[in-house]
Amino acid sequence: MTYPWLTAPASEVATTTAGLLGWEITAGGVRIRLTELEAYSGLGEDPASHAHRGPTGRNEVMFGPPGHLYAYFIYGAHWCLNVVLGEPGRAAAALLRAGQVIDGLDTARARRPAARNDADLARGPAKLVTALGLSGTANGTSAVDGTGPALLTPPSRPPAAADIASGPRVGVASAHDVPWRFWLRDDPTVSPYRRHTPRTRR
DNA sequence: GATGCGATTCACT
DNA sequence: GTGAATCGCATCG
Repeated sequence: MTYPWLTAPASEVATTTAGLLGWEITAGGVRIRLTELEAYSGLGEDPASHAHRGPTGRNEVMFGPPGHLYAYFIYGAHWCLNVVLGEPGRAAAALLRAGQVIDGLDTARARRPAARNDADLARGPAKLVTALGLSGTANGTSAVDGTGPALLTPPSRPPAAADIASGPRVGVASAHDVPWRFWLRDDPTVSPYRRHTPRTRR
């Protein structure tokens, strides 16, 4: 299976990321339509990216072939998922921030007992991963050839250009001026914007 | 080898 | 609105 965005260069990660809005990801019996994504680059280009300082054991997948999944563990409690973009050797990825559950609703509800309503099932990066039943075992697997636990598929109806909004990324400690967050305007499953909040105490 | 904090979420006030 | 939970990695010694 091949898609145009698989061959897009890493330098166009923002455009490529926006183009993934409305795509659907299926895993663990749940299908989710992506409504919110963020672009991340690497190697001196993007201080907010895990790949900014070069390859490490954790982020090496970002430097690998596009279409694979980069899963990382954050705050000692949550998994977040990226789709790797751009040519191998360059770090680029799209963070899956939120989506709308369109299939396997009962399964998703069972995995997300804290969700108050269906719009909250995947409204946030770690929530989305939980709803799909994924975790770190998905790291490094392909999301486009069916060999991994998750599969990305094209939108049944691509979103209109006028419905795509962009702005600063959520929760990042730097690069507040880079509008690399993309979401579908007025969609209830898009997570609320939050500035990075420095931790107090300990 | 030790320390500090992060691309977050949830429970509680 | 605020604070806790909790693991791995980057950084420093």
